[in-house]
Amino acid sequence: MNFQQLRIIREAVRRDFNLTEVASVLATSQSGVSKHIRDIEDELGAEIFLRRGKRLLGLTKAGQTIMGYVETILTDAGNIKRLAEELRAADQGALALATTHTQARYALPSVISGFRKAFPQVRLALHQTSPTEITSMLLDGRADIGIATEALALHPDLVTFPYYTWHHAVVVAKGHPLEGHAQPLSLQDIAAYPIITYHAGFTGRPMIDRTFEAAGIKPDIVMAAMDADVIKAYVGLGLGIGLLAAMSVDAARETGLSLLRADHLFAENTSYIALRRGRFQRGFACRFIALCRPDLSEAHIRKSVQPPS
Amino acid sequence: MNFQQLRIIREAVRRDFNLTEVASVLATSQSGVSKHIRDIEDELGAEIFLRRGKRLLGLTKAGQTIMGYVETILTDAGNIKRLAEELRAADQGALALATTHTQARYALPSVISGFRKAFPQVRLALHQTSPTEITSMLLDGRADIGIATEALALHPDLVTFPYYTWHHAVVVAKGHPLEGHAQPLSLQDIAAYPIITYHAGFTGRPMIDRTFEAAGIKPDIVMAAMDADVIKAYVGLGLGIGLLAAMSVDAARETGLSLLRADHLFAENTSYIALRRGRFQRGFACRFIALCRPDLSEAHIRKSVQPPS
DNA sequence: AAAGCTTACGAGAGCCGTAACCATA
DNA sequence: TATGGTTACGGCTCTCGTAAGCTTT
Repeated sequence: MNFQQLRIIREAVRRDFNLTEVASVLATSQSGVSKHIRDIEDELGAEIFLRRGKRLLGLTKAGQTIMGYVETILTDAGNIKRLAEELRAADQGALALATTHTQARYALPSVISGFRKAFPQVRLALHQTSPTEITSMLLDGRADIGIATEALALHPDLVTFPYYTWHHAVVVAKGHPLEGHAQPLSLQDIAAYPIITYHAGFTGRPMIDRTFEAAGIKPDIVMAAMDADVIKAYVGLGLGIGLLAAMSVDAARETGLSLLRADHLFAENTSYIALRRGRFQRGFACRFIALCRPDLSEAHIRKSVQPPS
Repeated sequence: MNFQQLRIIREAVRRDFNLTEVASVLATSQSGVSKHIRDIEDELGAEIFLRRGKRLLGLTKAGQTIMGYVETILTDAGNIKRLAEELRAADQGALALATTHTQARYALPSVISGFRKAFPQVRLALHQTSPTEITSMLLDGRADIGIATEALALHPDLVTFPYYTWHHAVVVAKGHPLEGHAQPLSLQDIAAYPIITYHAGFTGRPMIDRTFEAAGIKPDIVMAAMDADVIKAYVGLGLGIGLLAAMSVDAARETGLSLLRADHLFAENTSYIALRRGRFQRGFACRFIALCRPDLSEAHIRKSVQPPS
């Protein structure tokens, strides 16, 4: 058994059992990949992969159990390398963030500029995607830190820290009837108009749906976008009223739009910072988190991430 | 980085940094060991070992941190091998027990004979040692299952299951004054005579000491043995009265000795079954435990041992 | 002087990649 | 027929072990 064999097994699962693809990702030959798989299966005396003829289709029962161990072995091997780098050059390296539009656009800019000033030598990559993809990037190591409102807190292999809380708000075009309407608004007031809000699974959308449903109201959602900028643009065009995260509307800068409070209608949302459990985090990664949550120390973060024992 | 390098690092720590010894344990050449260490230190760009001149003396700070990861990697590699063996031949393999005299002599015989009948093909090794050595054998993989009263429940890397509870009892030579004394005995009654009991750290001795101390009594312990047989022999010779685990005296079989109850004087003791956290246990190991504790299923044992994630 | 680590070097095993071949969709 | 996997084989690297040399106690 060697590390290359384990890398191949892991990658085979990730690449949906296409060994040609595995070979190219691991920068080696496809025949070598084949041979390594045969070798380790021989050594263990058990089949890891299900096959139909020559094609690999999935994992055997044995393979599934083995995979858990393979993952931790490779994670720990990575931890050793990262730890060594940390000792060699604490202020150099790469940090991959995975986050949603809302965070990237409204919450993180100040944090990121502070971080760049503190660690100019760290190559910072910001990946903007969906919450589920953020989860997947954290799990397979493509991202170090994930930041989002949805999905992250649920997975047992992710460790999460609350980042900040926020509320939804209503945005209408200047001159819209709701602007003059008695405040605070009710759910009925809002549901009287076509609504533009987030896509399913983004930025508190699940909570919006639950709120309307609990009130027995069926809102007319005419458009679902992945980010606030798109929502605002169409609100400006008069397509409907916007329902979005309050922090994404800067009253001073928006022209032609009015912000109406809705704190009392929709429950508070919490955005989370997430890390992969069992993964050693570089010092600057901890510092990044501390820029978001100044009360979290490097030691505390490392300890939260560590499995027991 | 490869597995041999990691094995060498781990073994270097265990063998007190004597590379010659490491080489012989790992059945390789000493020069190879040296080179592997240099190689991995070069690869990581950090020293793992403290040196004075050419001699290795200990781990650097970096080395200490790395060691944790090295241990889990090698444990998981072992888990994969054990799991594969399980699939290949569920009823064959080796099971190493580490236990104290008390357990080996009085609690386990029936369990072990039952196990041998159920798994005649499993090579069963029974190591009789001290509780601290049992802990160490579990931690470094020389033993699969540990059984003892002391020490095991404390270590965070061990998972323990209560096995059974028992009390201490007093044993005196036939015709000894205590035999005719009013029962039940008091601590003072006992402390009036020279006492023979277990060595420090064995079979409830810590609890005995605490009990006397709490009562403000200083017992006259004239002899401390590691097992009940020795204690009984010297009680028979009239050296003093014995204070030992009740189950180690079979009234029917002992000649020349009387057993006097002491349940009311000393707190109940619990003997534990211990496993290494994170180590995959063979099916027959789980069955062995089930012979001790029929309510523990294979699935339950495996789950208890598994770190989260 | 003995024990312990490093360096040098030759033999061999294991890994990799090309190419031809076979199987599946 | 295109995609994907296996087998065969030569080259090469990496690992191992012997032996000699150097350090430390």
